[in-house]
Amino acid sequence: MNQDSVDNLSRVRLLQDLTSEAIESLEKRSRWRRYARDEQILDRDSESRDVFLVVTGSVEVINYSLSGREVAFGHVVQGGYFGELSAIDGGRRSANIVAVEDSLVLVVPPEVFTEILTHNPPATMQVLRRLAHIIRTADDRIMDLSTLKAVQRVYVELIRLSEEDGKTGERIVRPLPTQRDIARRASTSRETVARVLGQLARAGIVERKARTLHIFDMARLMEMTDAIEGDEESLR
Amino acid sequence: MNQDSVDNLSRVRLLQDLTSEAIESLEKRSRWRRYARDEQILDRDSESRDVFLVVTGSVEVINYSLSGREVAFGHVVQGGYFGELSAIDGGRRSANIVAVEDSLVLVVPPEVFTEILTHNPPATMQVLRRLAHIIRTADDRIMDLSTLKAVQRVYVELIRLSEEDGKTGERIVRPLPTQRDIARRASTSRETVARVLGQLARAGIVERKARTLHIFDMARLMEMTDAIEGDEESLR
DNA sequence: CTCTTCCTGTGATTCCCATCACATGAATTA
DNA sequence: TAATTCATGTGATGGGAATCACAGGAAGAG
Repeated sequence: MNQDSVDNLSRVRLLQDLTSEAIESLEKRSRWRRYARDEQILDRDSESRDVFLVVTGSVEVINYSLSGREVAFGHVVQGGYFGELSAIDGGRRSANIVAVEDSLVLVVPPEVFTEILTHNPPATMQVLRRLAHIIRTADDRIMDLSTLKAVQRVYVELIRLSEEDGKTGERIVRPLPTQRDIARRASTSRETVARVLGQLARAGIVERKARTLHIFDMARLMEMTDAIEGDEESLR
Repeated sequence: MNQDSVDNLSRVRLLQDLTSEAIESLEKRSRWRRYARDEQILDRDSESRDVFLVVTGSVEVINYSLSGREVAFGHVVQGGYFGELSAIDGGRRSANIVAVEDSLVLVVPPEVFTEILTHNPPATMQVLRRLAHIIRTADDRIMDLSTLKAVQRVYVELIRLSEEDGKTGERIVRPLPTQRDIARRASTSRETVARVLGQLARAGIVERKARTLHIFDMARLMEMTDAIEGDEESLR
């Protein structure tokens, strides 16, 4: 056991409120695993119930339909964790997990996870808040899927991905994911994403430079997510 | 304080593991409210953080888009509760709640709820399991919305609503909700639900008698949710 | 540096299904 | 029992976007 791993583990949100002794004990009863980029970490419907703490790297939560369509559910980055659902309710895995980059994770057996929950109220509140957040996000997405058109869902996704640039104060998306990635978050086709991006660029609302997308007219973009557009050409 | 209310409250899942003293103390610090059928109990985005225990009656969780489209998220019946998200994360209400029938609820202040959580591990596990279940359901729905056609989502909804008849062992939906209700659970139009129902009846897969729908060929119905149908007429 | 492989832009086509529009029919209320 | 109000069946139509199909670029791999 080395001090480094304890340090790294204490940065995992779940363990934030644990003493270093508790973390050490936890580590002893868990096992470390490395996953290479694109490696499948968990399969949907499989039986394990471990909780995975992402110490370095990041993973993607994704599901496939019978017809092969991909639906992305989210990312878990350094300091996060996944797999808690099965540990909590004993059910099967609800999604596939794939490493987005080389990742180091601590695989915590369900009993150890449950023990943390029962002995550590702050950690439990942490988990409750996380689940609450997941539910809110999922509900928003259900609303989007039920009430917005594909084009608007792409707008929403771009807005969601965007952030303030530290220096210029500009609104940007960096790095801009591939169209395929955006499509599977917005539940639409890659082609539609391409067309939307092109259209927004032609309308002067965004501009793409290398791997970053600059959003010039954020207000306009936000309007367009809820208003039914009049004619297409009004965008020019 | 009367024994009756304690009895009724102990039937609420959240309080199952509490002593009757704890329940009495909880009740003292909460307030009773009655809501009439169709009365709005909570508004989306409002600020309260109370948790509502449904002692009698039932409520519906529902949201509206700007364009007026309704999206149903679920029901909470006798013995259930709602409003926990805001109590947990301090955020605003994520949905509207409407009484489906005359209902009696106990309105529990957030501090009291939090206290239960910190002092009562079994109750906390109960909440965790509930949230986990909500997430799984929501994820399934996102998959359905992303990968199925409207018609198939209606099939899925019918399957979900169906249950084994105690006597005949037949698969039935009783009472069959209105087409409008089915439509807002399946995120489609009322007309589409009507057409699907008609089509299934003509194909001999279901039959509608008064307020109950009999599903004769459940296997067939389940197949149809994932297979892309060949030609329409093959149904006859 | 060259060769796959993956990403991106755009047209053409098809088809799903939301929407509009009524005609009944059932159910609630006056 | 009449009179609304709500639920149900079905046709017609239009528009949105999935799908198919390439062509040219970018970017990893060898």
